[in-house]
Amino acid sequence: MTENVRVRFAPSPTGNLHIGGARTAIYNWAFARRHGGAFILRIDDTDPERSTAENTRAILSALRWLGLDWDEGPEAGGSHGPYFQTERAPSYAAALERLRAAGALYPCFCAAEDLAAKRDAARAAGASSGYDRACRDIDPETAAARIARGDQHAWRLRVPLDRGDITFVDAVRGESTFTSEVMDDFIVARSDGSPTYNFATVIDDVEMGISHVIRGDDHLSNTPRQILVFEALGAPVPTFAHLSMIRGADGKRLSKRHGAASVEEYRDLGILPEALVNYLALLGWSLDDRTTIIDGKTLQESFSLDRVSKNPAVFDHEKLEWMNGVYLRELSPDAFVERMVPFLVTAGLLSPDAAADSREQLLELVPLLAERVKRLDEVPPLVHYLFTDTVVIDESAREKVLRKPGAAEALDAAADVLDRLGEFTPSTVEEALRSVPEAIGHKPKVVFQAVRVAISGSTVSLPLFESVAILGKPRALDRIRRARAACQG
RNA sequence: GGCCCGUUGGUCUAGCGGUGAGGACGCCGCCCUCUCAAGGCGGAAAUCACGGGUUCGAAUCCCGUACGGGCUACCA
Repeated sequence: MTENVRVRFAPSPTGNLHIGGARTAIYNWAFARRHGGAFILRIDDTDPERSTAENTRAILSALRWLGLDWDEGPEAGGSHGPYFQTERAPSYAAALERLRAAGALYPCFCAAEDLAAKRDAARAAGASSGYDRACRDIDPETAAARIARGDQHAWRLRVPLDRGDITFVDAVRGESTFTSEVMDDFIVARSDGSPTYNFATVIDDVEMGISHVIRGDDHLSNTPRQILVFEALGAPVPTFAHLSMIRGADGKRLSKRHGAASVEEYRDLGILPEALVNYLALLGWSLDDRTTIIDGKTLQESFSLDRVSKNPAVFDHEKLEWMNGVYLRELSPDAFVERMVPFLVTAGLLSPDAAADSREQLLELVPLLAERVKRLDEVPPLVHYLFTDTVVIDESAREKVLRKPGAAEALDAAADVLDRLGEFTPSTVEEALRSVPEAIGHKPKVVFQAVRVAISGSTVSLPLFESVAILGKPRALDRIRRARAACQG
């Protein structure tokens, strides 16, 4: 069963790549890799109202950013294309024709409004609201005549009356049964001739040789219908695996109102793709009883559907950020710089062309930054004071530190001692500043906090001695002297 | 309303008839310390949704209830 694994991720380009979609893609990808199979990307763009080329581009780039490579699909080619549903009309038409000729379909002349009215009535009466098969027994001649006359009609699947219950074994949820009573003759082709989702998907899955359909839980109830189409087509039914939804803290399915819900947003927040993949992989799947950090390679080697959890998972931003911090700290200094530069640029602290020249200085910052940020977008505010000429002293920092006894003496002494320094490095700065507390008779904390506020404008900053050294003597002294004016006494 | 799915600390999970119910995030405390972090150590936190069975024995198997979610379109 390891042979011929072919799975697909089939997003509708109606928006950016959603977190839930990303997880589905990751599972499909990992499953394909694990079994040496093919991971196929198909774009389900049959809804012309909402599908856009722009969204397709965004989805492809998000997938690539996550590091999910597809073997067949847009920009990858493949022998089972085309991979856009809008380009597959001939396939759908041929399948429709074949089924029609075989008598597996029948035209339905019911008006959409009438159907809706019947549905509402049935529901109000407490019954299931499936189609009543009003057109199923119209005799072929009459039907043909009405079609010839130009009557509007959709095509429905003639579900065999003796089909019985539909049972299938879901690879994550186990056996599942849908009683035949709830299976109505659903529409397979709209009155404009276009195929419906449940039909088009099956045609595609058949023609693309899909062996396992791994998708969101929201498709679970579509499954029996699709099985009926596979059967009508005389095609083997693939294995299904339904993934439970990802929810927000309120239990509702994750959406923009819960904050960031798309891959793109997390990228802009400074979440690393490897961290997002790791987090999502373990949100609903586990390797064992202890693994929390797992790399892509291990994921590809060990992913299995039988360890996918059946229960819906609540997306936990805090855990994702913690995990991102872990990955950030594992980055080499070079890689860290590379990843943070875009954030410095968008924050206006660095011009794109200056990035290369400042590489040395940026590398110096890495050890100071890596252990105190969880997201890359936290970098600019943390380093801001090192990139500007004038620093604005935070009001509460002024109150809490500069207006306290000892601050004035500390700044005077610090300026004095730093001014005498020849070599201006973290260690010489440290040595100099450490002599101040004793000299003026105040606690080290009083001195260091005063200098910190003077040079960074805040009570929280990167390590002090390094910061002073990076600023350089003139700028450091200038800031300390300016801050001195804000002290009392 | 109908159909379907789910239910282990606040959250993600391990567990698959006999465990002190394990790990992770978060939280609390201590240590380290120039702030903030990171790191180390320790702690609180789960009558395994509830009620019935089955069994010598149930978080694990069965039934029911409650709660939550999904689907219910000529959307995907």
